[in-house]
Amino acid sequence: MLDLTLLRRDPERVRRSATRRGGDGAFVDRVLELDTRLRSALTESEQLKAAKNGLTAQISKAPDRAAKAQELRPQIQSIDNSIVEASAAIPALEREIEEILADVPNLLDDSVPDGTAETDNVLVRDSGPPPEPAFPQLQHWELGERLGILDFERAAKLSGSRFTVLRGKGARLSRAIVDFFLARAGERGYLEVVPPYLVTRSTMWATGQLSKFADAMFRDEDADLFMIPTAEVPLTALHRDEILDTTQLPLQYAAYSPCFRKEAGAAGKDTRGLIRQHQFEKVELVWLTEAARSFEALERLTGDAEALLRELQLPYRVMALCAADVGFNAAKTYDLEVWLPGQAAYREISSCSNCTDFQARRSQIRFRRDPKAKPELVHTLNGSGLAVGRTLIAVLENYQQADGSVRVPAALVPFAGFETIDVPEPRRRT
RNA sequence: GGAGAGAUGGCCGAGCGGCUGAAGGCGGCGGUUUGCUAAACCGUUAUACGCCCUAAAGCGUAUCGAGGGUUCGAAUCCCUCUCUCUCCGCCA
Repeated sequence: MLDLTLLRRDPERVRRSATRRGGDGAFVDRVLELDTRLRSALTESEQLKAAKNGLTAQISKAPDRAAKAQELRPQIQSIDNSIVEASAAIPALEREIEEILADVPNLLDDSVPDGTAETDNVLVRDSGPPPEPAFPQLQHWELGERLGILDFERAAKLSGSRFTVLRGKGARLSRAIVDFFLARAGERGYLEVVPPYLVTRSTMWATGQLSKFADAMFRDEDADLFMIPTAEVPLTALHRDEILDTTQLPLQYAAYSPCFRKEAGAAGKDTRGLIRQHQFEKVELVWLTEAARSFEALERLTGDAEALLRELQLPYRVMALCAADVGFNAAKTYDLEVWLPGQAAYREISSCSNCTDFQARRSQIRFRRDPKAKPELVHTLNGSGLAVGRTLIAVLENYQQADGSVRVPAALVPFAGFETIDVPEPRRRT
């Protein structure tokens, strides 16, 4: 949620950010108008309440309270009526301002490049040109099915489209990837957390998932619980309604979790393979920092995710998302894209964002610079480190051998306990 | 699922319906004392919003889990909800 005070003081800045995102800045004037009306109603109502409190205090102090109460009752009643009148519009004004503001995306950072589509994202750096393949490269689903480690048909039988069953070394490699990610996160100062995978409506609201993205989430109606679309939600909301001590910052959390998404807007996209699933796994990294350090933290966070790709020796590039592509919560985002030889394309494998104070304001996560200082909102950051399924894909495609087998990257061998995934015997004879 | 208990400031813990934003303690901060530390002593220590406004100070309103009610007046009385804890049952 945007800061209403900022909108009041610098409406042009807010409008500029909204239009850069490809949206409409008209809400700014509407909010300003509502806010003016709200504040005048508030002032009037509060002045009347002050007058009433004055009379009530007279009763308290009077020697004969009953008599004084009797005497002042008519006056108080008349003020009561005025209060009701003066306050009548307040709840509706507050609600409307809140409703408008709740759907306004975060203020873009000035460093975010202009652009109207994904194709305007800017290359920041890469790991060099991807190697020239020495033999025809298979897509991960071809490899996975041939190796007997990815089973899409049975997954469809169980759950419909966009699910996958991992088998044997596929399942074990997936688990090894998770272990590898968590081990590295721990080494880089992240505290590992196992959060709830179902959260309340208010938690979803606090991290900006609601109300805009309600359609994207699975939920249980009876309990009014939502299945997390990312561990960003519980990790970021962990310190909701808290005032942290400055010595606690920055906080760095890492969590492995399954993620659930309806992918309603992605009909027809990535229907094959496990690129886009209703259920996928991810190790998520979250930072809580003070405002002045958050962009420095974004570089660190991105670097942490990037280091995983380097250690896995997967070709990748870092993209700065353009204004149109930066998500609702974020002020700035880097995407990490991994090279997939089977598709001959770079695909997103991590998204690292600085959400500045946008989520912290909704979540009321604050800190005190020193014991006497006023509480300030923290900045929240999140990034995948990394998406597990897509890492599995990248390993399969980049480490495929001419005979259809797959080597396990050296970094993963200690976690996996094996060095190759071989094509099963019966098929090798054909 | 059944039965009971509870929810007060950073924490613990009081609180006959009337200057109670809230005793007391702990912790924190400032100070005195001290060779240093500790102890002791003194003082101080919530948040949001609005008004004023360069700012500070000041003033006002609201807040004792949430929402509603009774009353001139509610942390205190009534209702609803949420959450936590204990016991029983069931169970990965």
